Order: sequence, then structure tokens, then C-alpha cells
Amino acid sequence: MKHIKKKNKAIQICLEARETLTPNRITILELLLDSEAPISAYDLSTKLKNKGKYLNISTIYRVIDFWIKLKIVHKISLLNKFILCKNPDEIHTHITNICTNCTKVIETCNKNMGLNLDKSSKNLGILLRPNINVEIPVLCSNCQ
Amino acid sequence: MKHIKKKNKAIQICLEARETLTPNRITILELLLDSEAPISAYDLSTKLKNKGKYLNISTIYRVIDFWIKLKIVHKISLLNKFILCKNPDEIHTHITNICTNCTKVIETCNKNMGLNLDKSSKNLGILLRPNINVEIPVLCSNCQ
DNA sequence: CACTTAATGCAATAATATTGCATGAATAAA
DNA sequence: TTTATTCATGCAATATTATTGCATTAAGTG
Repeated sequence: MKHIKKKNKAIQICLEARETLTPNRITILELLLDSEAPISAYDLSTKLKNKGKYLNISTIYRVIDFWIKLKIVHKISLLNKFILCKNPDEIHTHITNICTNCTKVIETCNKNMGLNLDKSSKNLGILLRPNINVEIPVLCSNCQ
Repeated sequence: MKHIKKKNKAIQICLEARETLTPNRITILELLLDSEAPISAYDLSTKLKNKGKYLNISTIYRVIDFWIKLKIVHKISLLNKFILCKNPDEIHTHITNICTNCTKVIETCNKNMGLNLDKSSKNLGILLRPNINVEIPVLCSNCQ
């Protein structure tokens, strides 16, 4: 496994939060680790079936929610898909750049931008939440 | 009508783009004008029914897409809902602040932030598109 | 008017997501 | 160890959101 470090990190975060690490949660974590691109809940379901393992779609959504609550997975609302967070242990604004042409996703976690957002929002009495994920429609270098 | 200016602006943009202004398009534009909060396609369908007017859901989605292409309506992906753009005639990055507690939406259209995004993205060869809509999960002043 | 293009209707279907309740497994308490 | 409790999962129905292909109607053009 080339993702062994990320996997261990996720497991560590899970255990430190005193949450239960079940086989299903590990299985779905591994599928997400293997996927460069964002993946939908039903895509995960299909991949599991191909491996001879069946999980009800509700279980899949629940497991995804579990990892999202631990800040290990992001939901990409623009695509209705899910992806592993690149920096799950840092608290900051996560920037998910989504190419509107090829749907490639590049997470940049720009801390400076997070600060700017905070500043501009404060003028309206708006509070930026910590560890949010902001999706930006972009053109990636290949699609320009 | 208190939204007469916004309505006229939308109509003007439509005509300048040499697009057809049909009764259905005006009807849905008016419903969106009347709605402070983002509204779903099926909510629009219900509102129409209550007014004794029926439109097939596919027509509703097509009309929404029509206004989106003219940059007059935004899709709020975080909510799967739609809302009128506050500044449809300016080309800039639109910031949609969405309260994660009460789902209230505050559009801020921060031009400076748009520039910052552009700068930080350029380092990765990413190109910010003009007139994009960026959704930011926040806490509004009421919900803090 | 005749012709062409665009908008809408219709209805099926796809894609995404949630729910309530039953069951079983793991954990904690007695 | 037994009992009680909590939590994860299964199941299957349902909800919600969105798209599609084809037929029909309306709008715009010459």
C-alpha cells in the first residue's frame, strides 16, 4: 500500500476521537484512499460489489458521514461526490479547486485565503467556521 | 412590485443576449424575485401549482438553466437550491455565504477576494473562471 | 404563408440521499 | 458471567433532485 501513512493518520484520528473502527469503515476508507478523483456513494457501492462485498447504500452513506464528521472526508457538493482530505490534521480553510471542464480536483488548503475570507465576512457579522471546505470552479492547467 | 428594477434588469440582459423571453421564463423569474431564500426546483413547482399554474418539472429545470446561463440565477450546490444573483451585470467572483445553522444566504460579491483566489491558484497553473459563484459555509450573525 | 428553430409537455427513468425499524455486535454495568 | 445499553448495520421503502427522448406547440424568419 502506498497510502499507508494516510490510512494510519485516519485511523489515529478515529481512535483519538474514541470512535469505533469497524471493518466497513476501514473498507470504505481504503476505497477512498485508492481513488484520486472524487467518488460517489453509488460508485463506492459498485466497487464493493465488484470485490464481492455488499453494503447497503444507507450503510455507505453512514460510513461516509462518519469520516466527514472526523474531517477525514470532504463532500464535493458541486459533484455530489466524496474525496479524502489532503490535510486532515490541520485546522484551516480547505480549498477544493474543481475543473469545470474535466472535473479534476486539486485541494490547496490555502491558509492565507482563509484569513481573507474571515476578514471580508466579519464586516457583515458573518463568522467563518473552522475547517470548512470551499469549492472553487476553475480551469486546470490541462484544460486551458 | 418592489422587485421591479431587478426584474427589468434581468429582462434587459435577456433581450441584449437576443434570447427569447417567454411567459414561463418570466413567471419563474418572478417567483425567484419573490423568494428571499434559495428555492428548489420542486418548491417552484409547488408554488406554481398553488397559483393554479402547472409546469412540468423538466420545463422548470430548463427555465432555471436558462437564467443560470445568463448569470441571473445561481445554483447553490450546498443546498440544491436556486437563488437570484444580487449583481447580475458585473463580472466578478460571487461569494455566497451560507449559514450552516439556519441556511440563510448572504451574497457578498467580494472582488478583492476574487483577486486573491486568482493569485493563489495561479501558482498551481489553475485559472479562476470569471463570474463564478463560490459558496462559503458560515455562521450568520443571528446564529453565533 | 411556409419554413425553421426553439420552447414546452409528457412520462419515464436516473441519480442521489434519507428514514424507521429490526437485528446483531460491541461495550459497559451489575 | 450475565444483563443492560449503546452503536453499527441490514433492509427496504421512500424521498429528493435531476435528466432524457420524443412529440407537440409556439416563436421567429424569409
